[in-house]
Amino acid sequence: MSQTMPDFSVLASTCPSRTSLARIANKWTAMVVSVLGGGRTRFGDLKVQLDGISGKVLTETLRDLERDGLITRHVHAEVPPRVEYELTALGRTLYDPLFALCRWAEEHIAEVLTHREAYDAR
Amino acid sequence: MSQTMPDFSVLASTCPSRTSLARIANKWTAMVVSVLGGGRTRFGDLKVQLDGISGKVLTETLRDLERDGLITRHVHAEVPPRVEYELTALGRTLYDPLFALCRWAEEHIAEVLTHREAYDAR
DNA sequence: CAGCATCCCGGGCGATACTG
DNA sequence: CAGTATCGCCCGGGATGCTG
Repeated sequence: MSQTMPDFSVLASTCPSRTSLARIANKWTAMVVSVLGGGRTRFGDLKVQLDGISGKVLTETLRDLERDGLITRHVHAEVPPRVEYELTALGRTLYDPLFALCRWAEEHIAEVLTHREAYDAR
Repeated sequence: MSQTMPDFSVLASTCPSRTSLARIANKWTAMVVSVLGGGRTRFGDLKVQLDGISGKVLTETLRDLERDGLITRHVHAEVPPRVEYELTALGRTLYDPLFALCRWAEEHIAEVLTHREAYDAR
């Protein structure tokens, strides 16, 4: 067993790390993690902040993140029910890279749109 | 930690930066950009390194990246044809965040798999 | 060798209705 | 309020074959 160096490569189709990259590279994960980076958040608030996501898809996304150990689920024994989600230590290691991605999208969208128009105009 | 936010927010469904995030968050973009970060690369080499990608999908991915101004396409007037792809200045700004993501996947896959097994065993 | 044309399938994703 | 349960569309993306 390798002790220090990770001999995984996402480029290898047989490498399980690809499943991990696939999780990250879906439509909502980056945004969900970015919001949760702001602290423990309840389901309804997530749904509002993630403008446009359906309840079902949000649930699925959260389940997958929970399964991978990236977030924890806190259920309060109340009526009406209250459920909060929070990044785990592992999840927090993903926050910076993913938030950086969201920032990139926000900061470079103007330039990207300009290129798109030029390309489509040919 | 800085609280300043850009005018755009990927969280707003009306914000075009979401299309930009969507481009990043697809199955192959992160890996393509990671490879191109190593320098100008030809189509065939990309296909080999991106183990498992089909020619069609690689072409589509590269077209989209070119359209957004992230890569340039260099066609050599030779027989057999040789086409090389290279990150633009804009594309290079995306390299670090995306490469970080690939590294994250490689470095944390073991922990993720452990959590998955525990979750599925319940 | 690069990449387009076709065909095709699975599932990601969404809308709606319902429940504890 | 926070989910489940259904249903169905759309399209990502894979396989194959052909061209310049």
